Amino acid sequence: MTVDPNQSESPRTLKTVERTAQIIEALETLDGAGVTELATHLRISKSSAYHYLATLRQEDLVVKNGEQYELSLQFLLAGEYVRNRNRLYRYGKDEVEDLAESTGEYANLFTEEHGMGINLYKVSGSDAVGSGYQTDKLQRPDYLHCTATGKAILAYLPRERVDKILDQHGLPKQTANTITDRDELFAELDTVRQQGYAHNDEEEVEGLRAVGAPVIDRNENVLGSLSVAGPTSRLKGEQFKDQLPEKVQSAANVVEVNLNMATHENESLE
Amino acid sequence: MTVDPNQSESPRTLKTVERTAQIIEALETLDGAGVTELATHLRISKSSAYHYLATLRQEDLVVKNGEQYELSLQFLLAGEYVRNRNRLYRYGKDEVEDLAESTGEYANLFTEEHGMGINLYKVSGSDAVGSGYQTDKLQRPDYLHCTATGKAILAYLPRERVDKILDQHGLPKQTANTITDRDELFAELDTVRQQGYAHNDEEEVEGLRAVGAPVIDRNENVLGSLSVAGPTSRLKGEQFKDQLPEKVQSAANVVEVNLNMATHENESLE
DNA sequence: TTAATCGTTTGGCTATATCAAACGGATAGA
DNA sequence: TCTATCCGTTTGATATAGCCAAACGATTAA
Repeated sequence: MTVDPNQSESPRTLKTVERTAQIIEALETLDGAGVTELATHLRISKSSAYHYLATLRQEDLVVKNGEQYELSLQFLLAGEYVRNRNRLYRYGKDEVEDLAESTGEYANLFTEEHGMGINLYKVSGSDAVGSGYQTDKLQRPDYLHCTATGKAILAYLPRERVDKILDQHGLPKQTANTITDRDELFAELDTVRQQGYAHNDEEEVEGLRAVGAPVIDRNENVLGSLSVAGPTSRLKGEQFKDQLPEKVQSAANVVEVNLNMATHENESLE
Repeated sequence: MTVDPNQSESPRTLKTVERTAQIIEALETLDGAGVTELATHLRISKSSAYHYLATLRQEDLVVKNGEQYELSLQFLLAGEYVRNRNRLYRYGKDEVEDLAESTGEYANLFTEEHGMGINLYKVSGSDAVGSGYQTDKLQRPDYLHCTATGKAILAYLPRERVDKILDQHGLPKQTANTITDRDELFAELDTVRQQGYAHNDEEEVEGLRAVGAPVIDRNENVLGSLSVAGPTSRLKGEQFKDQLPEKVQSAANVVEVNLNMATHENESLE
């Protein structure tokens, strides 16, 4: 019996690969799972789930811990690899560490993928709040519209890209200060461009302020941004308005220089 | 036309999943690749390679950078997740940082998977050599027979497991000091057990010494080990023989206590 | 002892991954 | 400017390989 001709979408995709990705994702959200649990979660047959897991195990992407199937440490290695390949990380790592030390607060290195912010590197300075804030949950990408680092990136993306991103992810309200209006956001991004840095005044998390500055390569592409975050009680007045922005911005400039000097020899078209 | 009945091996595996894993691995070793390059590398048709990449891209596991397909930052997130879920990391992280600070050298947290050592966490102390030793290549797992951390783990695994590991990976010679004889290694492991810690005297890399101590949970399972590594010129005499081992061992004991206290409530059978 | 629930294995049907070949765009050489 | 290669992409046809259901053996609970 032939099914109707319009097979799903025009670009032919491999169902088995899609399912593999779903299983990896499910093993994250479920924090490991047994065969039956996974099968009911994904609405596939028990035997299918079993065969997938068996194959992933053979490929060392999944390990069996008792009766639980879990993602293996292979993902840790792959993650390190991906991070180390990232140019912004390679040339920004040291500067982030310096920022954390000189400010005593959290210093971060962010980049953008699929319209969301991904933390490439995070260093907690000596005064940083909750030095041990650990999530055993998956670290979800952050929205760009409500963080200093995100606005620093958005400000230097082409207008049409920003529109697309906002269409896709919206501007969800995180706190009372979150910018939820598109025009207001674009006005803010103009300010960011004029200043060269972005503020986040409790727009993502109450009580948390941050300052972010973009890193731009010599082809005018934003690679990401540096930021420093700390409690509102400590980041205030001149410190928050002038001194910190200057520090962050100058760190971002150093990264830009390092990056452009290094890329000079190997003319990668990127 | 029916093929012969013994389809590959007894446990049925999904070829498409195997290929997906191969592609992920290939994108690592090739540092990103085009369609044709990947196809010839894996000896599959160009169109197949294309469909795999298109699907992996749709699933956000791969990104297209110009004409290059590369692993996405999704792997970084997954890696962080896997790391944070690891008990040894959660309860050992702080101790590794303390070790790095108090010794000034490199401090590491290792665990074992498939008979190889995987670095869970690495902190460079203030005196540590080549603070910026960065690999943009994939960090391969380490052999266990030629590292302090590896021998500390092997010493507390059941004899049969150790035999299996050695069968699988051998005892490849890395330097003049590498133990390449199985009996000699088992004698060394006896010593390690007696002492409670392991030495690495330039057995993996020339000029590099290290001391490692195991972390064992209250079910007698080795979860991994802590270690401190530094140049032979600095790690010598009493320091290398007594003081450093004591420091590392006591740090490992602290981790064990943290771990056992925390696991007390939720009776995970592991 | 029985019933329920798990992971695992297998047969058979159909969906689907596969390859070859062709297309269109870009680049380089003549 | 035209031609020849090299890409990445699309598509048709075919056989492979993934899918479910059902049954099995092992554990655990009732």
